[in-house]
Amino acid sequence: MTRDSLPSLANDLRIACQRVSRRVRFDSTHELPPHHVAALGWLRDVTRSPGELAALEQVSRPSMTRTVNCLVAAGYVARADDPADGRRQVLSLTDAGRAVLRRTARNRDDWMVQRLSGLSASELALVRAATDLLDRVVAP
Amino acid sequence: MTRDSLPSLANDLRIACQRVSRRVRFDSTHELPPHHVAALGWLRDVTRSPGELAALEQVSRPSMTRTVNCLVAAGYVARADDPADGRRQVLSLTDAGRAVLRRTARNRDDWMVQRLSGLSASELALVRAATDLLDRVVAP
DNA sequence: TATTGTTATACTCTATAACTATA
DNA sequence: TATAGTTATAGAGTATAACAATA
Repeated sequence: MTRDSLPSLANDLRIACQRVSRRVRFDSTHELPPHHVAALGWLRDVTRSPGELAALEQVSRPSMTRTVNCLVAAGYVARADDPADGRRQVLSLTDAGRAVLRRTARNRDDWMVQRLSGLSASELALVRAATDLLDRVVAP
Repeated sequence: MTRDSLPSLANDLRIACQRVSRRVRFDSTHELPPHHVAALGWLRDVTRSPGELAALEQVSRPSMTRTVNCLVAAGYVARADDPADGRRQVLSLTDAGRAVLRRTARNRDDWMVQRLSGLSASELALVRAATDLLDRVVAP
């Protein structure tokens, strides 16, 4: 592994990761469209405003308004006025939202578990180490 | 690494891969929309019909017709009748298509190269091995 | 005057159904 | 009759511009 092969490694790694993402997306449930899942994910641990979600997902505020409307209508997200700032809204996950998020994650992982189950113990250890490393490398 | 931790590994690996995909998508150029790049990618080494591309990308044939029309109009893809089957078309990359694909890949990988450059030689070797393994695991 | 969120409007990508040409 | 590709049409997601309410 030399410095020179960095671009090649970067390319291969990107393709492998995109392939995983793609397959996971295709094979998981169609209960919710991907961008709805993404928006819900940002609300897993904290409350956020629609504007914050738009920034995090890098979409326009009108687009996020539409997405949030769907999620509120579906009962996955609760919307409240911010007592500290009359312009702002505070979005939070409902129990139903938490449940659908859990369901989606589980279905997504089923496919991956199936794929990984064919590996040997040493291969699994390798993937484990690489995953941790990758996590550190791409951390924001 | 025990069997029991497989679901946890699957989850972590999925998240890491999705994070990479996400960052790459945001940071890459907007010269071509993602699904155009994807379609071009399937033509990198072989010729294929529109129907094959639709199946590979898991979109409807009419959608792929539209995409192919754009790529042909842009000069990235050449379209010819299949001499062996009058219903079929044969699509292939043009030089311009190959160039735009190369350009896109380079821009996408810049970010990744930068991130990976902070790793040690042994860490890079680990990522290399895991990438190859992942490729095999997720292969269609 | 700046910011948060919404409404109005248009464009792109997608799908299903119906059509044409070929096998 | 079945298949490859197109056309017609509609639905969903996105963006920009203009607006309302609040800071």
